[in-house]
Amino acid sequence: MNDGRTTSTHETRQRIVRAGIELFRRSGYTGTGMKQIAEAAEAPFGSIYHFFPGGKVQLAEEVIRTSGAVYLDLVAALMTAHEDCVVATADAFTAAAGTLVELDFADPCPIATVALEVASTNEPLRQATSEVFESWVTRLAASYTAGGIPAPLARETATSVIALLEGAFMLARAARSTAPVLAASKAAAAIVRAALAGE
Amino acid sequence: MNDGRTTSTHETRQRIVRAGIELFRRSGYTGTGMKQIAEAAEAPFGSIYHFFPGGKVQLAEEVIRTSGAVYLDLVAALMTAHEDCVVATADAFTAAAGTLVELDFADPCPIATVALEVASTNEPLRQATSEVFESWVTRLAASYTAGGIPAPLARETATSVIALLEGAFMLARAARSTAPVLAASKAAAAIVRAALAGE
DNA sequence: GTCTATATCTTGATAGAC
DNA sequence: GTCTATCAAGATATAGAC
Repeated sequence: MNDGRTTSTHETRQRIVRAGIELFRRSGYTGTGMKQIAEAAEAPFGSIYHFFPGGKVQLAEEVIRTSGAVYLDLVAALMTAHEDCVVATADAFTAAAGTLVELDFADPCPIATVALEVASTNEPLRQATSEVFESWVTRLAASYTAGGIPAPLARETATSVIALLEGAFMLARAARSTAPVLAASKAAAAIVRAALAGE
Repeated sequence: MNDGRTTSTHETRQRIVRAGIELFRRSGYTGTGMKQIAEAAEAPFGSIYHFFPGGKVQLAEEVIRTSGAVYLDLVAALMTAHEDCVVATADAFTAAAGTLVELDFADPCPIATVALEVASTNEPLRQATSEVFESWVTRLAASYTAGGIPAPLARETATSVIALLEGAFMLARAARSTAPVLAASKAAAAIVRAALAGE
């Protein structure tokens, strides 16, 4: 892959995190084993504990924050695609429907399953998921403020839109159908439009 | 507890299902053990396999369908509380915020965590969760139709409202705050209002 | 740092006494 | 039908050779 000098440690670590992202999203936190992650990462089992001495919790926390940051960029990119934030919001949902099919209804949100699993059972991970959601809401709210929605209302609107997206993913995955996400697209537009009209 | 004649099998079985409902909602499917369920139900371990020869999957399926039916009645009750379905919808969300606090942010939706866990990993359970969501949407859509929203749009609206509720629960549990559900209350009203206005 | 072998615990499930 | 003991397989985590 490269000249052989710079390989090593860094790349192995990265493969482990990437494998964690994929497996946690598909099978959740308790449903994914450390051996399974090592195998998917093509890394020796011991390497996981070399890079993550804190074990499964430490690995999961990094997975949550890493994939959260990736999604943050995605939110930013989608919202700057159109001037009109009603259109941008609706388009983001229809694009998500496409992603859902591409992934064969594996979770398009990398932290949703884990977030529900740990909410009442693992305090440090609960906090990590909370901060990730918070970062998404803050970023989306900034787009809505720029689009003309007053600040406090923009935050409420962003919260509702993120919630709607997560819930639509849940129904869509259960039904193996994009219909809920497409219905949510229109609903999201209605939410933002109402906020623009001053509630 | 009673005269000693009518105790036995039926009640033990019921305690097992009830314990399953509570534990699956809190810790999810893979995060809950059969021994844990037996202990919580104050039932001997072997009784679980006596009543549920299909093991964990069979028990989980019954838990999903049972709690789904309970929630179906709840949806029906909430929507008949007010004539105006915009108000009824918004009130249902604010009531949910109260439930969330009462449960100390344990999942108010008994099947959400399980639904995400099994969506890509367990086909019979995925189908069970799908049918439960479907029943909720159908019931809620009927209320919206009665409230004056034309049938096909009523179904889309109901789907979006249920999705919004599930997503709001997710954010609220992660943040340990009712704010997302309260924000969603206003958003849900906006969705229904838009549908009433003919989209 | 890489990798293997293993310790320890818990899981879902079963057998069989009562 | 109730209950206990136990199985085999899985989990997380560690020890130690290389």
